[in-house]
Amino acid sequence: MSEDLFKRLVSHCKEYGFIYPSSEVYEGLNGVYDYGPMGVELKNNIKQYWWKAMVQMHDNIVGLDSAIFMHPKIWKASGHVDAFNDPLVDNKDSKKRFRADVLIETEIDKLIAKADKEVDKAAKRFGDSFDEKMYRETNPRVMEYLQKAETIEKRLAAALKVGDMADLKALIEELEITEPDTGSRNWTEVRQFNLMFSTQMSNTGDDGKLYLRPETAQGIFVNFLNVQKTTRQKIPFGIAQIGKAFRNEIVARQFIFRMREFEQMEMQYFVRPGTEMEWYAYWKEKRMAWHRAVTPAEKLRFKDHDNLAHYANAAVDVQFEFPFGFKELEGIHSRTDFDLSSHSELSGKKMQYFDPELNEHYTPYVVETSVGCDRMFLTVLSNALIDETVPDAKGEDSTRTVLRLAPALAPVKCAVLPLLRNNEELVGKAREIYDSLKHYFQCQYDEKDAVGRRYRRQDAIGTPYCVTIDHETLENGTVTIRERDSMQQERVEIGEVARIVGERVDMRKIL
RNA sequence: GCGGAAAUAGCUCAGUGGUAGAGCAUUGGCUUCCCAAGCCGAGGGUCGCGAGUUCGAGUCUCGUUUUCCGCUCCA
Repeated sequence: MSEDLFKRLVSHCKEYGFIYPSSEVYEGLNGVYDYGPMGVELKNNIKQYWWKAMVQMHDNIVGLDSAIFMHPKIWKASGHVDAFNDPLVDNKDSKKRFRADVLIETEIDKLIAKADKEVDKAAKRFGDSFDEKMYRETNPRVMEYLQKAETIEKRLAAALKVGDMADLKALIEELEITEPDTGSRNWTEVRQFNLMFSTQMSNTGDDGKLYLRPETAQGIFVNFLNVQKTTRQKIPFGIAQIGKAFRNEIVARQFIFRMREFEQMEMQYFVRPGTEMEWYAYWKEKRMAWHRAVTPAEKLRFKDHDNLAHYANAAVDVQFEFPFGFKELEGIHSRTDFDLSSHSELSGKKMQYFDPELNEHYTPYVVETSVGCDRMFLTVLSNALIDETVPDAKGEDSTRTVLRLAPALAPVKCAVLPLLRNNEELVGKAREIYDSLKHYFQCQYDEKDAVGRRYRRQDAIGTPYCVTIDHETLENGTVTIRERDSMQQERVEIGEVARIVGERVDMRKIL
């Protein structure tokens, strides 16, 4: 059922102008998508919802739009140059893929475990008189295990440092590493995967190698002092940014869930060291509330990270139940002072804050919230798309496809429909109302086909309100407003429409 | 990247070697009709791309690209 829903969603997106595959006339481009006319409206509304919730609603959070191109040393300092490189190897028999370094490390761990076992056995044998340190340094078998482990470890580190994939393969062969499940030793060559895209700034030769940013966060960190000083912020304060990031994923799949070019909505919150866990808890709650305002609570959950990234001392994902299962939608990370310290070290510039209350300098700790904009888009759409059964004109069952978007997020807020197309008075009045309403919000005018069909068309793109101009309008200056979800109509004065619809589609409803 | 499946009109799909189809959508008109699919017309596809087999390929074979599923990866 979910898989069907997912297929429905993808074709609905294409059919109604939300999302198209990139470069479709050239057979497409793997893992890249374009947002169509409806898609860009919805996406902009999502961004606005986030921006208002973060920047407008917090005195101490300010915005930033840093460049995609950044000094290459930034990615050295952030750890991306080292950590975003994975040596991978496939097992030809089991068809499974492994990280070569992890396989070798597992082998090292086994050797150390063997040594420990020897020590344990000896400890039992000798009882109280056992001198573990002495035993470890003299017992030939223990020494052999440990020495071998150390040799491999050194060779692994050296190979990783210079990117010697052939030696990693050689190690796997020499150690006779087997595939854990099948015992197969039939490995492919080890290949290097760099998750960062690179380009060059100089237009001659290959000097000036640059990376396309794999996350927006670093633009915030390197501007930390600029922003703090020019906006007179006091800790704690935050910097928010929405922007594109690029990752050369090994596999980019599941529609817009994992793309090679994607958009992040990130906020870095700078706090006094030692208070980061309080703020981490604060933002966990705050961000979950933001999601719950537009997404049913039962489809959202927290998932703590089992393995923390190199920069973090606590990390949790907000997961959403996508049609293909619970997956990460937002990450909330306590990043410590890793980034600021690292930039400070590599750049030689102090990146500290003087705290007037404590009367001392320190490098702030950072709590990060990072939502995938495209994932939020997918979340919103998967929640909204519904096929429901409603009575038709004869009172019989018919189905309608409706996007039950939060009105504030809907691409089109209001459609203006003359009841009949071939009545000049109705059409003229409808045009007049449309021309007035379009100053307030995104509107559509439609006169083609029966009005019922036009309602359904608007339902399919999630338009929350349809204003219909009928014969009564010409008599007393009232129109009907038809609500998308209930399909109920109310009759109001023409002059009231902008106010009534405006109030209902206002972002304040979900903030 | 490996394995499996798929690719025909904007969407969903039919078409088993002999002149490319349907429904919906789009568009022009009729219908005066407040919750889609009433009537008459129109437009739109070198069947993902490239080779091969064949008198002849949407259909068979190979390659390739893209998509979905599994493995893997995911800051």
